[in-house]
Amino acid sequence: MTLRGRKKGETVPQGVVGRLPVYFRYLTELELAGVERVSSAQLGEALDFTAAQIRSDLSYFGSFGQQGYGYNVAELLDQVKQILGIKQKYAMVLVGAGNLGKAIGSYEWFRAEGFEIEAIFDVDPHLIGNRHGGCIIRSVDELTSYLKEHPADIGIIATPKAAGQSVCDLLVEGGVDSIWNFSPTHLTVPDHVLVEDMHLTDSLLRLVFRLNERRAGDGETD
Amino acid sequence: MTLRGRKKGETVPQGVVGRLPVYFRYLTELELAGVERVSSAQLGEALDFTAAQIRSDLSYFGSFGQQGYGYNVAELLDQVKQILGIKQKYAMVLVGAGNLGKAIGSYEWFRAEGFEIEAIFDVDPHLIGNRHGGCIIRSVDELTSYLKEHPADIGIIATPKAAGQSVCDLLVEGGVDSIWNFSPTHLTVPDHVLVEDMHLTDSLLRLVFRLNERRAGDGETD
DNA sequence: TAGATTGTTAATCGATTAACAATC
DNA sequence: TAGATTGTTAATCGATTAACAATC
Repeated sequence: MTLRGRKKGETVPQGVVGRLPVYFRYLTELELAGVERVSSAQLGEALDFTAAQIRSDLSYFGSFGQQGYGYNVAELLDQVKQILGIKQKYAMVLVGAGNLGKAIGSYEWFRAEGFEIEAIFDVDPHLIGNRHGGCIIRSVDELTSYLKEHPADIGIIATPKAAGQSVCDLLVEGGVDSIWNFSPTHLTVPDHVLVEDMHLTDSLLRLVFRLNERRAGDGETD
Repeated sequence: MTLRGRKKGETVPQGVVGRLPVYFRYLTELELAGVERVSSAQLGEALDFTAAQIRSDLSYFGSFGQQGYGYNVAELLDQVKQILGIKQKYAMVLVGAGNLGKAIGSYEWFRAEGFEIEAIFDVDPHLIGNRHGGCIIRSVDELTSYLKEHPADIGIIATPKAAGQSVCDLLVEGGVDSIWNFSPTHLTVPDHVLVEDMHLTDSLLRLVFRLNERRAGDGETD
């Protein structure tokens, strides 16, 4: 397996990491639809990437295609799963059982793919003790002691902005070093901790910016 | 106002657009905290960007700082709001009133910032007719006729994967040309339509990939 | 075989950064 | 004034693309 000169310890470029899940999603669709083979040109057409980019991305990890044929869908999907690390299970804890937290907690796809929410925490006494999707909602006060007994791979922060950083600190202190952050605030973490942000507001603002950019451009003659 | 050679009709680089909301969020925090001035170095430190990048980003839109002083927080925030287009109202329709749709529909920040969800649609007869956050949930069958009477700036798709594309088509047909897509599928749209994706699964998979990358790197001596 | 398509190289393109003159 | 910090340029860095030999 050629790794295109990638040395151990070198990280894969952000752009590539960003596109891998897109490939995964689409290959899953193709497999379900019973499609057997696909070319980089077809993938590119369907997903709005260039064929060269897709081949280049995949070649970071190996050679999965065949000249004159393209890629076998099932095989490539399997490889992409392997690359993403979907073939194992991940223990997650969710902090914040508001509307967004509940939506995350009831997303069936996670469980189906091996992402298991093992505990839910909140500060609201009205929520604590309630069941949600097989979990009892616990007090955030128990978070540290819980994590001592049940280490988690991923911590999900679905709290309001104000609580984001302090919850993050608790998670990190409890040994969680991958944070999935829905709280609309920038988290400060030690070097060894990963943060993946899911900022709804930022996303909407990007859309609105481009909307206005387009509207401004419409009237132009230049 | 120098626009750094930016010509009418030219679009702002994705990276810049991606960072503007981050600046907006942090400047809002600073203003609430009563901070009066801030330098690009301080912003960079707080948000994990380089100072040069922040100055470079802002200079796409004008000169908002002062040598030897930095930026006035309130003034810069005002400019960023202007740039993002937050100073006006936007009419939104939400399709999909499941857990995620409900979470989006009850997010208070939207209304506070002028993003008004004016109608909610679903296919589930059990949901249709229910109230949610001031809106009656309507049948998707009424979407087209509704949009004819009440044009919307932004369409939010919070349906399962299978319905994503067809709902998108209905929205586009109804004149909505900015789509905020939570449905885990790649949407195909005409050129004049903007799509901003909010793919939870993609985000989690990116985190997991980097988690594994780190774990693989840990054991290395090289 | 002829046609198709890969994996990879080299060229291009664009984004980030370092540095500094301008100046508050 | 002296110190600080901007806005911008030029240099660097990295990512994308076009092209093509290899080969199924």
